[in-house]
Amino acid sequence: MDFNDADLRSRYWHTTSHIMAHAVKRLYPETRLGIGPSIDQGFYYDFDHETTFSPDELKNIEQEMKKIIREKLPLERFELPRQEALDLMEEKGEIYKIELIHDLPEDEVISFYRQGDFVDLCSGPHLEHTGQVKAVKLTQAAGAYWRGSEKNKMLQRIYGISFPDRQMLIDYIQQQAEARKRDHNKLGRELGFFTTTDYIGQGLPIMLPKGAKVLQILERFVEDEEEKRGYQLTKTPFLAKSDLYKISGHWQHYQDGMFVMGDPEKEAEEEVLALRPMTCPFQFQAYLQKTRSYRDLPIRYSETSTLFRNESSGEMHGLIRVRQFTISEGHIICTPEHLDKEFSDSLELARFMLKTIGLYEDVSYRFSLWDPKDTDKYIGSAAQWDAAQSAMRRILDHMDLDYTVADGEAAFYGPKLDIQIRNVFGKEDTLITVQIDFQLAERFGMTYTDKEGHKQHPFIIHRTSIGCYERTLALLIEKYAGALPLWMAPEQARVLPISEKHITQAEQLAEKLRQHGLRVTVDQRDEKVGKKIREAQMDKLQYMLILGDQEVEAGTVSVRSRKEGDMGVMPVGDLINRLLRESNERVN
RNA sequence: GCCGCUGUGGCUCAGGGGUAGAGCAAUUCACUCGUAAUGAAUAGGUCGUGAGUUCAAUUCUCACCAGCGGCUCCA
Repeated sequence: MDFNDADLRSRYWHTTSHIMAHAVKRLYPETRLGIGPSIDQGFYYDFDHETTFSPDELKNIEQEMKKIIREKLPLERFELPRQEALDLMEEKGEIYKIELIHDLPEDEVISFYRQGDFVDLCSGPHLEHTGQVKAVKLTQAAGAYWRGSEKNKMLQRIYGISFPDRQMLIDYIQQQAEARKRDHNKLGRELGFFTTTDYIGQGLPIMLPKGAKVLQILERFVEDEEEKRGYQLTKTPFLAKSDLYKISGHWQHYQDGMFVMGDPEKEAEEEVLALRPMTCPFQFQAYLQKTRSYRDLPIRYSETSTLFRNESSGEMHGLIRVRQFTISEGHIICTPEHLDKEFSDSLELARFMLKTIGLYEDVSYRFSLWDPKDTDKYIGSAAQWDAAQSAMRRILDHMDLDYTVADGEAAFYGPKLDIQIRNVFGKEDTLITVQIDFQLAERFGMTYTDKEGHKQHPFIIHRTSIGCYERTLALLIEKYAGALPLWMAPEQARVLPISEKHITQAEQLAEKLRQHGLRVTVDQRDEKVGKKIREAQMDKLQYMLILGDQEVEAGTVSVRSRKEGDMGVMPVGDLINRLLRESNERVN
């Protein structure tokens, strides 16, 4: 059995989910079945069950699954005409399956799989018999809405995973434990990058000096790079009157996600302000401050922009989902002729950033379209959406980019190309996004005069280059397990004097390195050098500089690198050159 | 917002209806030390917050707050 084969793996896990459902039905016959697919890593099944399954109950289910596996029950496929299929599910009381059958197209073949006395509506495919599943573990129970809609009932979901042999399961569990050690939310707090407090609140992290330093390094790098690429920096206000958001459509389509100050009911008498959830309308105001010619375009605005979004309580997570964050935001205002180049340049800039920080290999691309069935969520007409989407599709295909298409994931004003990344738990999030907008220029009355002297509405590209800094930092911490590459490390080297009598020289050495712009500290504590090394290692320091009698006398320094260990002594000048080269070349 | 788990000194954790312990960290002292933890002493907590039950609550119940895993939503 080749478990590297994705199809086989998914069949394997899908069959395991049937075994789990079978076990649940044996133990809790009243339970009704939802759906139970295989996923990236394992499988789940949703059950309509009175209470959440406790860890003990999961153990029992696991035991029952082992019995079913030992019974080596064959999985038999059979098909039924629609009415008979409905009758069968009716007889078993499977109301959710009935709903699924009703939603199948008229001409769809309706198939079932049977193992022993358990029958499930399913298109398959499956393994031949339950005995082929060897090592099983149910990993967690969680609530999940029926058909993914919060308007529906919440079912009880059980996640699990299975493998063809015991050792693979042990390895998997081990691997998960290792991954968890990289979790930015744990490591980032331990290493002193950020913290949160009850008094400030959820989703509002405090960036401690170390975290703040990394963000500053990234921000300066991005601002400088964007300036080289023709962007102009703006600094726009963090809040605005509701009037602004009414024009942009945020008031109608995004208000739930905004912090509003004042009472919208009394708007006639009182001022109502809101913190900005996006930068676009602000930079549009900058564009509007004078009349524009086609000769002025493209105009590329960028801003290291702090945004505020009122996320609901259960959605916050470490630095990945927060209520206040800072993004490398920018808007390119251009003519139709510029669109292709500006869009592909924006994407190229984002990919350059990913390469520089070392995440280039870890991302996937998602082309996010609107949902024409849910037009209330969006502004603009179907014709405008078709135009923007087909323009983006044309550019993407021209760039030979490997992407997936996601319906209903667009912004309310236009389609997006999202650069997706997975965190240490395998959960996918958007890191970077580049969007095409054919709508907001018109709403804001943004125009330029074309060659013929006619007023035209420009096209707008909404884009971020490195994404939101907090989220990017979170993924960097996970990628490098806290040991950030030298160029972005908050503390690049630490001088470790052997004893108290070397402290003065240690300070002099550190000062000399600082003169070259290196971020260096001295461990002045009255501790043995072994302990100082151990703690520097745990603090993820890239370089430890040990200074004792020998080095002081010879004018050298003993260098220990995190990666290579003891590197022996070297002249201070050599050390400086080495550190500067590694830092300036942004070696990852 | 929804389903569930968790909350004990700065950190990791033990305990448990009769007002609390360990290791690390911190402070002080001694040692002046050569590549992943020197030793000793001292100090530090109204057990997340607020109600309720009880003679008595950190322990039981409820609510709230915060952290975690999912769902929904999203950069």
